[in-house]
Amino acid sequence: MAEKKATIRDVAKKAGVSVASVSYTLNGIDKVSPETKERIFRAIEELNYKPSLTAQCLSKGDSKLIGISLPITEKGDIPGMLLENNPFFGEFISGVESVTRKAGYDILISGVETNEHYSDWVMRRKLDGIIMVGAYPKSIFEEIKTIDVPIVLTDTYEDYASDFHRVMVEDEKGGYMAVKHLLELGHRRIGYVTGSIDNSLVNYNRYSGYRKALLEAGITPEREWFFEEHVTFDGGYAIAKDIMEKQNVTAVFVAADIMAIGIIKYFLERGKNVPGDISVVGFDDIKIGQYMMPGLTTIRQDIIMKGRVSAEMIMKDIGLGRRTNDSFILSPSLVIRDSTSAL
Amino acid sequence: MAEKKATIRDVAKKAGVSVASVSYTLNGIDKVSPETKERIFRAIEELNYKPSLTAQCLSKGDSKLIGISLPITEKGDIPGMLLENNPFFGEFISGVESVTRKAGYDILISGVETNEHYSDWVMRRKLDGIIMVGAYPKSIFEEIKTIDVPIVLTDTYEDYASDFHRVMVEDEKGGYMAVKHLLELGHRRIGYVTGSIDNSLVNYNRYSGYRKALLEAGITPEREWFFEEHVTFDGGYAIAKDIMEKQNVTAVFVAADIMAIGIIKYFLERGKNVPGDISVVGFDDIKIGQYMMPGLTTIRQDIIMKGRVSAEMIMKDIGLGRRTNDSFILSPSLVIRDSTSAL
DNA sequence: TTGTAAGCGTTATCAA
DNA sequence: TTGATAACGCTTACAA
Repeated sequence: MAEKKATIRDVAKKAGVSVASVSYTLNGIDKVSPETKERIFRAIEELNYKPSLTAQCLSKGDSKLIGISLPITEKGDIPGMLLENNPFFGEFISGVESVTRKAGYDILISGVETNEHYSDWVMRRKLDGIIMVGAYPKSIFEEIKTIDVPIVLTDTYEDYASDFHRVMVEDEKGGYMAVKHLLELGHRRIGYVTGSIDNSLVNYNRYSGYRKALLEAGITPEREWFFEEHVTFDGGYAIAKDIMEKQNVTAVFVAADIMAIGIIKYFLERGKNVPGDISVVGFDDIKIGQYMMPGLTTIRQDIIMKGRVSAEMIMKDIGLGRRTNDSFILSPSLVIRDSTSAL
Repeated sequence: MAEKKATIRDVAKKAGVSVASVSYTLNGIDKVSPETKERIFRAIEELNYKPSLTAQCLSKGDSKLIGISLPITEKGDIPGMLLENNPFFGEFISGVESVTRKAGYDILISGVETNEHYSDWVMRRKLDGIIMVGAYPKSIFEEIKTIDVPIVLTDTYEDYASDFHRVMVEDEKGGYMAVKHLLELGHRRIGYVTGSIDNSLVNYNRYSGYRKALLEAGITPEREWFFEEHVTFDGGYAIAKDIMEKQNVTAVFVAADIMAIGIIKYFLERGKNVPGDISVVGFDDIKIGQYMMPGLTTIRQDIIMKGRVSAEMIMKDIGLGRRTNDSFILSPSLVIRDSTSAL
């Protein structure tokens, strides 16, 4: 059935005009007379002609493709697994997509395995823009910087990030708000649960906010109040055992909702009560935080917005034809649901 | 900084050979002498040359791109929203990705807005394969069939689907197992909660299983036991009001986990107990079913596997250079957690 | 207003 | 074993 796909030349021939005229009409370049246009449109119709994006891209030197790269933290992680393990990424992508699709761009998702591999991918696909979520080794940016393509970094505090667009949330403030809330409820021994704090300034800044709030209240955070694990449900679930056994905190601020949910599950499963036995504040406000019982009290960042803004920055650069570097800082907000209560 | 990207011609010149030789060596076509190869590799290294995928695709007539299309059920839905609203899709994509990436393919996600728009997209991007999730209007397949590209349909019972690869789960059996479980727990008035049953044979088949189990137990399903709503958390949450008010079922089988979670939330929020006041069985076994309390009893389908198999079918056809049509039917299994109990 | 033809960066055919 | 060169399907000077 597969009748050979019609090309621009077929259209030109059928309409009895040159390929240039066809190209012009298709691209809205006003050089073609109405009658010719008419004929061309008819030919296009009859042949069911669709311009080849591949050819257009080769000719124009772009790709109509935006890459989103997710941080591959563990050896052996694949981007799909992140998508699977933390709803944060799906929501972010959703935000990006809502603006790129309108502009006629498709989205490609990738992890960063090795620097080599990544910049290869970007160059070979001739991506029109890339959005990087999370932190990466510095060397990757050296590599990337040499490629002439718009770049947005989200949640990247490292100083070299100032060469690129950045979108982030006030993490320190978020941490501060979370702990302030707990403090107001009368908690004093408050834990901090996080992913690696060494590799992530995001986690570190949330920690700073935590620490600041505590110090302001005249409390010195103790070493045993600090818990570090993978940023997954399972990570939270695992560390909850420690928390429960040590029994030295009455509340925890958790750097990611998905971990917070793991912690709550562990406590609930063992007959404990949340917030009765422990108050939990998360960070992110991923959707499922509202799905569960108790509803998760959390520091909300507008994830969808983060995606949208990132995409818009890329679109702006594409329009301009050069890289710029704006910053967009979102404000976090405290969403009080049911996982926290007075001591 | 952006030094002009090196092309195959630059490499050829630098190595003092023809472009053909470069292409041959790169593609492992054994026509080139070791010494020439040596020189070519050195030149590639020095110029940091990366072949352009766009050019390769134009020349070879493919794209190294696999499209995944999600069902746009509501007017105004965008694929991103689906990703956001039902984790099922994210998990499925994760499965697909794990096999395609190894084969050097990237994934493009799309919705199907209009038939026109969709086939345009497929043709213009020259996708090497497409995986369609869920049900679509018949006309789309007429359209798609004329494009010469491998296609996998997941969860499509419609008879025209037999022209394509299919992967599905035994939905009727799943429904049967769910209700059987409830019956064994002593429930008799058992509801069925579902998305549209008219547009989805999946939902219909799950209903058949429901009905069959009931009839076998000598029970005739009543009209008021049937609840239809959007397949989202909010849909479940909304319909739960009806269920609670009517009070004529002691248990429900819900055609999708995400809805089941909405129902449970509604009950719990109003001081009811699950499974005490109502037993709930879902379908899918999305991850978050285990995150919540009570853990969701559900009919498990291996979503990741579904994605993997779909991808493998596409890869097979690509290898063969033609469309074939296999079927892969997964078996569902009952996962008993804590949302069901004896009456 | 229309047409010709030279790219864009590969692959692959055909000679040499 | 190598090298020209014509595709692939489009855009866009440049000419007419």
